[in-house]
Amino acid sequence: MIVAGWVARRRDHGGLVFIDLRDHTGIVQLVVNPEHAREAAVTAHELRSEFVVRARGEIVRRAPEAVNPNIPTGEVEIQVDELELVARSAPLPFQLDDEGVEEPVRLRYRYLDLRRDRMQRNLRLSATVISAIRRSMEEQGFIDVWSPSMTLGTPEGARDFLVPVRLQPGKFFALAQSPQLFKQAFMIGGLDRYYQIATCWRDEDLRADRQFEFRQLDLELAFPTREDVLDVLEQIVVASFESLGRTAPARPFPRLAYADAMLRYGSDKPDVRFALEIQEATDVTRGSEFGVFANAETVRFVVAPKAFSRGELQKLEVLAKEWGAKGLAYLVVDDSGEVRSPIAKFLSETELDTFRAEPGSTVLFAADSTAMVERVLGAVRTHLGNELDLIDSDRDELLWVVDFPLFLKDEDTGQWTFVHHPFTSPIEGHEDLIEKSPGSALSQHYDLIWNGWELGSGSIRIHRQEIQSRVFRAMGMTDDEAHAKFGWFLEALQMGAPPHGGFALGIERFVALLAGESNIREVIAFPKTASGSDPLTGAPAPTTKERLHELGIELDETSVAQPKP
RNA sequence: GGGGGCGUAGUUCAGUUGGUUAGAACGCCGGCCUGUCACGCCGGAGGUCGCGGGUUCGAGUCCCGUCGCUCCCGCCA
Repeated sequence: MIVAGWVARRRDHGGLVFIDLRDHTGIVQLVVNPEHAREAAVTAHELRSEFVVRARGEIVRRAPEAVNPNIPTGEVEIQVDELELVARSAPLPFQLDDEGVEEPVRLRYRYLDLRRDRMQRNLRLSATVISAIRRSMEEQGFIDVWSPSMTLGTPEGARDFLVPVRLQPGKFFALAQSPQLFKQAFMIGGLDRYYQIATCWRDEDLRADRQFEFRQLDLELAFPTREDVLDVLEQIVVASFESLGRTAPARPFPRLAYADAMLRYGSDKPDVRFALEIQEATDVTRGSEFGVFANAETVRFVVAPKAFSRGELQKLEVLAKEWGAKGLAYLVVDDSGEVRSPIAKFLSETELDTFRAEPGSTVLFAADSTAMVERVLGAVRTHLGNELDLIDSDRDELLWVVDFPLFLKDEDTGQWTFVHHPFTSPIEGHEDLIEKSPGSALSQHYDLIWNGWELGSGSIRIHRQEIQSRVFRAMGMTDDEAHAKFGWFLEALQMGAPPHGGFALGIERFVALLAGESNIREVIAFPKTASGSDPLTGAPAPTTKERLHELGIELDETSVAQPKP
């Protein structure tokens, strides 16, 4: 028997030496006995943590009193005949069995961090899931087609990463934010059912669920109904769960209209593992004696199952204000049923009846524009879900949010702007609303939500150039502007574009949720930090004036950082 | 761009109202040890308290600035 791996631990008894040998499959104990193998014993004394060794020996059953029930291989050990020191290791900057090491240290030495169970588990899980996704896609008749990463920049949407090119000085490619237009071109090109696991780049601030570069399962199919697309995705989700030996959520996943989601959960990506639903009160509070209610466009409330103290209410108000509320009115119904509230004296019997709650609860109100009320109560609801421990973390709630509006008004410019992207088709019969009433046109867009995380989104696309042009116009774009930005695509739509639709699923988010991680960096081998750098390599780094000159980029002296030697 | 949290040995942390020579655990180095498995015992090294400035007789501790990490808002079609 020959085994090789890393020295996880060495217990040197002067004579006998025990070595815990580790690889990704686990740990096995080597026993080196100087009376049995003199040379091996000399080598064994030299070993330190994380040295790489190879050992030849015999697997022997341990004496009953020497069995270690804490490890799967605890009933056996390897009696070493020969021991080879394959590679030494400098003392590590952190101990691999220390769970509390902070992320900057882990990322600076990511290759060491990768040796640990957590990263091994996550990266292997990721590979299993991606393999299952590919299998499912292929079983469903999709073919893997590659589209370019270096492409034409899109002025809308996220900031592009720009790539200068030596052969075209002064001009730039943009790294693809998504293969969106190419996959639509694939449909026009007759590829019928396309997919790829595409790397996408967006130069936006990073978050726990966002990196500069990420992968999405990108797919598109021709002649689909909405249900066809959702069915493809549900099969992928089920296949992924099953690849991990987990029970898949029941199909079909529930569908929730956007308007319902915003009303009941104050979010278009609701976590429905807990109820705490938001309730409408605007009809009752119209003409209220309480001016804040009377003057608000919308009044809604949520009933928390706890009689909050003054201090707790103050904290909630701070939260509500962070989200833009002017205040947070409340009615506390204490355990004896008595009502404490600075606003109760303004409220009518009808109002009080509407807000009546069980003893031991608090009614929290938001009164403002509808959008603000949704936003604030959505945030309060999520906060309470966590704070009051209302979330059953064993549950997995996947759902579709559908019937999104096509346009929302930009609060700053007053201009209609698309909710997701401008290639989303209105639902049938809503085409004429594009001009007549943009705000009430619904789209054939759908989001897949898992426990409050947006896994991805898709839509039935616009396949008629005339509709596409009307959407651009509704967004305030002239035909000339539309042609300058999307001319090639508008042209393509005029040459026999089949109806088509598709989806993009964020791989890292999906894998993180499957792995039980709340940060996608935990499922990415070499992620960037929140400030957008890589602590391992030191990237990004300045370049030289000469390199920039070659690319046709001239910066003035002071703006060029000097590269570190 | 804005708000919150954090920054003290290699690592994880403690450090009182500002007061002696800044501590612990693990790790590391040396020694002893033949049934350990978080081995044990003895000894040792290791610190620009993120950085810069200020207040003070005296700053890890107070003030100002700055940098890094992190969570969130904006942003992410």
